[in-house]
Amino acid sequence: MTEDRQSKPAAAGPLPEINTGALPKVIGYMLRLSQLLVYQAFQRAVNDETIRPPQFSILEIISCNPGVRPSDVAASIGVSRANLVPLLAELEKSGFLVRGSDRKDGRAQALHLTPAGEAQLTRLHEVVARLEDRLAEYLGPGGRETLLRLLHDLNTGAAKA
Amino acid sequence: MTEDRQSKPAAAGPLPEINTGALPKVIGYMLRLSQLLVYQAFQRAVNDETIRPPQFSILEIISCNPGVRPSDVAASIGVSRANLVPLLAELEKSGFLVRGSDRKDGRAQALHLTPAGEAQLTRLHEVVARLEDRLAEYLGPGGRETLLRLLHDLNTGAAKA
DNA sequence: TATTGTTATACTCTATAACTATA
DNA sequence: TATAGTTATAGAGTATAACAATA
Repeated sequence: MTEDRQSKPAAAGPLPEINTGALPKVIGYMLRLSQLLVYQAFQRAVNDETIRPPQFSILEIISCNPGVRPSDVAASIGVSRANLVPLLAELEKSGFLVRGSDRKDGRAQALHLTPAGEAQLTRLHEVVARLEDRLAEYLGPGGRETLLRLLHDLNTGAAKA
Repeated sequence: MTEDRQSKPAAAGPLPEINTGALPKVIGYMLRLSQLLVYQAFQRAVNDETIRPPQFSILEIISCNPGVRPSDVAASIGVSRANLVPLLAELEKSGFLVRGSDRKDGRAQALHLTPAGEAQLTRLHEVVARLEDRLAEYLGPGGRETLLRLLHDLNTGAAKA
């Protein structure tokens, strides 16, 4: 048995000996490193392989918009309608949501969370709140609010372009 | 021919009619939307399918660290050694880099950019600079610097945890 | 004609284990 | 025994085209 526990999960982050040149000044590069680390932290905190960030987002959006259509959920989280299908199917199979039918539009579905889905979402809110508080410690006083505002401005600006 | 140019490329961004609940206050959610938009903007600006953000990062790191080893490149951009292999092979095939051998370590390779690689990198620097300037407009005065500092603090903090 | 949910497909990305050759 | 580069593979994510039902 050679084991060889190599090929680490891409822990990311410039090594001290390596000169990353202009990359630390490139917004896209820094966004990628940050997202990688935050996603990994989310997975460790949630401790459930089947609940990844998109699943959390989907549950939140359905909870806040009872009867919402899959199309609008997809647009809200930046996933195509086609790729949302297996995600919804998995959440339905887990018993977290049900698909009703839209009275006004025979083509559309009306999504609702089950009590189990709401309970899962409540748990996720607690886990995420603790994680975000820990991240906020790294950002200094007011850092979290500033970061969220800047990302919001970036999103609304870039979306129009 | 039905065409049906649907399934938009996941343009992302909460629709005005949809309530995204607590998501706009979740750092990971906002990071994902931002990264999605910035990556798409990068692709449009570069206008070359074969040059994606990781390719740009790899060229930059080799240029700033002549003779660097693939292992260190992989760690710097948050990609596993195994997954770096096809990326390097593609860049080598495009004539942008060469793989020499490390004098001090027979196992390692020493990566160097070719003149064509340096030229491509110079072009990419110009494209990225224009893109970043446009993004900076959305962020307000000092916004870019603040965003980069916050992302840096987030990365260094989360990397230790 | 256009849209909603869906299927199918392809390609990228990511993760993991294991091999070889060097150390 | 440990590391560097590689191979292979499986899974997730993403992009695109097309279809049936409905509007």
